Amino acid sequence: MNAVEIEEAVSALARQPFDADEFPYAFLQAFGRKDVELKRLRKNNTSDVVGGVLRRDSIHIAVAAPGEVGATLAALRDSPKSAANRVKFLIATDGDEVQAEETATGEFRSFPLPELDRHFGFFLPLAGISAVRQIKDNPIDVKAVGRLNKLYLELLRENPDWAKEEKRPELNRLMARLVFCFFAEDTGIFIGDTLFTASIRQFSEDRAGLTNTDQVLAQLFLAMSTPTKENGNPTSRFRQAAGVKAYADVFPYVNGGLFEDAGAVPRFSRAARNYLLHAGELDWKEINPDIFGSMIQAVAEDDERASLGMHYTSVPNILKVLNPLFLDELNEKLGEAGDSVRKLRALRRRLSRIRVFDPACGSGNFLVIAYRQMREIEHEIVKRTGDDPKSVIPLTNFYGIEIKGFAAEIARLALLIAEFQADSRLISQQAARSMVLPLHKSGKIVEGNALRLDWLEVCPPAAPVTEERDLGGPTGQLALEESRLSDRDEVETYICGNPPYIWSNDQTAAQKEEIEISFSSRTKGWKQLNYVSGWFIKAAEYNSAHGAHSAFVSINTICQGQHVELLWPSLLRLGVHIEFAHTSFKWSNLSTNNAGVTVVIVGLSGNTKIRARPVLYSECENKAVERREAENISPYLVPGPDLIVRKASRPLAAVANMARGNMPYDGGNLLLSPEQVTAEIPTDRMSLVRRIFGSEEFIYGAVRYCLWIRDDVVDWAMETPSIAKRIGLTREARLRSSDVGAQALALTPHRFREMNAGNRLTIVIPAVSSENRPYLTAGLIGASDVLTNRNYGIFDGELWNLALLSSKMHLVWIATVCGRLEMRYSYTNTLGWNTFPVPPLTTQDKADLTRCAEDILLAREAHFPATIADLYDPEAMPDDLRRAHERNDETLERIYIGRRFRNDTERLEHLFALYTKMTASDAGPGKKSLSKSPRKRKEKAA
DNA sequence: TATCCGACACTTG
DNA sequence: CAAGTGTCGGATA
Repeated sequence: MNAVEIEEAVSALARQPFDADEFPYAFLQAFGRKDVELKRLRKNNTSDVVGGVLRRDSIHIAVAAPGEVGATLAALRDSPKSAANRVKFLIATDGDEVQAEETATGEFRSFPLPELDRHFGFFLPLAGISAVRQIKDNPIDVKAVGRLNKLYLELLRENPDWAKEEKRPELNRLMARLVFCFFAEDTGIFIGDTLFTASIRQFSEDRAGLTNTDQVLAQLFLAMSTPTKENGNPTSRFRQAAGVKAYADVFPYVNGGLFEDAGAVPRFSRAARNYLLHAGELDWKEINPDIFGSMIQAVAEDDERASLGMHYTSVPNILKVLNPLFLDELNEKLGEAGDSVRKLRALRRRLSRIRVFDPACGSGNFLVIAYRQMREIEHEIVKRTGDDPKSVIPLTNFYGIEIKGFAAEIARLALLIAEFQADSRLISQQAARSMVLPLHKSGKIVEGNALRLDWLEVCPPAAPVTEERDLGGPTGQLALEESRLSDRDEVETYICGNPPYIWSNDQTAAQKEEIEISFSSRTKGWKQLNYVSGWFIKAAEYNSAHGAHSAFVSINTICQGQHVELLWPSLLRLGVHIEFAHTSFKWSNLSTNNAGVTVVIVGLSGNTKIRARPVLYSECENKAVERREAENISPYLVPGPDLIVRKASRPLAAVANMARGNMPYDGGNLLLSPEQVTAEIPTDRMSLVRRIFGSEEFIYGAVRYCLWIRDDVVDWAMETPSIAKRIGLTREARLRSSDVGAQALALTPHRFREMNAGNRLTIVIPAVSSENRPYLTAGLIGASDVLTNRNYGIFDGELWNLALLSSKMHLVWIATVCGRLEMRYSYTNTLGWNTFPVPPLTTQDKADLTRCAEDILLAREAHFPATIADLYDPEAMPDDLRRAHERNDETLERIYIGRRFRNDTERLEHLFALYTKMTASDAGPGKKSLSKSPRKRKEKAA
């Protein structure tokens, strides 16, 4: 269930007559609990409070005797079961009053039961939806979206032709107009606080199958788009000429794009009329343009409607982008200005020349928040100077590109609402009302594809500040200073946003083409770039040519692994550099059970440096944000030079070769469980079966087998029907695949895609493994065991290689240069092992390291049958194993620098320096590309 | 031939 | 049901 559906269910519950026995279950049902679950709960209710119902991890709710609500809540709070079951909410009610408490925060609410719907936001975590403050306090946005959603769907049902592409813009425009009208009547923009809704109620007919609501709306819109006077004509005549009826004539002239032309209105069924009136009954004054906007935009998208606004990005997350990008600096300047009227006015002028441009703006979240924050700063200036409070920050300084028409429409509207709300809060209601009509220009939101549009056309560089408003206002002094300085002042542009992330395999042909246009002349590997890269390169171009600054939220892989090599040289070549960054953190939206995605924030400068020192933000364990200044931030988002580690097909250092395990590509037919082995494989064919290790088998000790059939024994294998059957099924599975490579593999259905295996011993390292373990967990498998593609292997290599893999040095390197799956380490041979800088090792070094590796293995052995996961549990790593690793690190680090490194920063610094040295001696002078240079390995048999 | 990736995708307390 | 942590297949070089 989404928030809108829950709101409806809760509202219905609040209106129902109170049923003491049923209420707890009805309450849970309203928050999306399924019938089966409720049935189970009725049977096994573990509550120890009279009239109580307890659901683990969620709620302890009890119906109280009349007047005993407070006492019952106390009983719930005191119940040991509440804590033991980690309940999130305590609720008590007697049918008249409700008292509720959120256990984590201690937040308490008390209200009459019929008002339950006003507080439903408070309980949203029960449904797995993490509500933001505004929704908790006043769920107006959810209610409004719910009602408009109903209306939208009903209009589409009644007017199927409006669902067509060419009609959608008109429907979108209509919805935006309605929202504005609701807002206008509740904020006094229209005289009379129900003027709009009341007019529709009064002048449209309410008869089944026949309403003239569309005509009435058309009349009202006609009035709003027709001036009340022009060229001195008396009001009534000009509107009369347009055919405005008397009942519509009381509406003011609104226009401003939103009402530019009268526009068509679809037919309203009786239900649609009711939904319209129902929506009008809400108090739209309190609407949050950012929250409302991002929720409402889902109604126009067929595939997103089910989630209705669960993608709302909270203000703190948006500020993680906007604050370091420019707001922090403005606030700093505000502090420095103190009471100096001259400085304050200069800062205010600067505010009027700041442009914010979001080339993936959606419903305008980033723009709305930026606008609001800038108005706050301006307000503070006005308070100190006593100047005209009328804002000099024009909405026309806010630029956006949005591909979805409805969202673009909502973005323009959201900015208008944000402006009105800022005016009424920071100046006065009256001033806000007097300034708002006719609507002036809103943000310049262009509907289109950001990667196809020319950003210079959307947001032209150094555009003269053109305003409908006089910047200085009527107060003379400011206006005077204004004109004196204006031609010297420069326009500042800040590009921001959260563009879409799509990895190369999921891009459409059109999207691929867009990446091609931007990158094919810059990078060979453009086909592998994430779609978000397009925004980075366009921003970098804009920044570099026009001195703008940009900051985007992005999937974190943009700063990891192969992407660094694919993307960053193109960016750095444009002369931009990282001005600030936020290292990986989980991006959260309203739905908590949707794990979301791990992101970074990257702020790029223009080709000139304004910040003395770049700033690196990172989230600590307690969610607090740590701020570090650095000389430079590298594309890996670590302090350090702009060094890029390139894929290498062979090791740079004199270490063993590493290859990937074997991909089954079998539809599950070459793999066998132990039971299948006993059931299907005759004893005389057991030589065809080997134990196979994926990451999970290696880390958790699971047992899996496979058919491992070399070409020379195929015929012998095929003699066994059960084996022949499996090979046949593998062949079919491969033929079914759309992949050409897989089709080719169908010719050798007895084989894995690769057949890499060791003869004596195989050193294993899992491809993906948890970031919580203190070391990478490399190890050994038996001589006849094989690997899946989820492991890398060093086949028949020397044991000291295992010592390298098990070291802190290697972990630090992998953590920095390899890719990640969310936060997991994603190990690869080309990026992690082959590039790992190791100094030349003497025979003695190798002997010492071999000993260290053996000690680690022995320490593990001592805890048999503990799995790798048990042994490397960060909480419970055995001391002897920890000591063996310590000795290994000690030995290796002495080889590097003759002592232990002080910390990981020093380790990384040294590794990067060594990498630079090793690659420099390898490539010829002037040659920068190292990835392909075949490096001769000198395995000295010293 | 050999990958590196996932607005992920599963299992599990 | 959210925390924990690695499957699997393939388009691409």
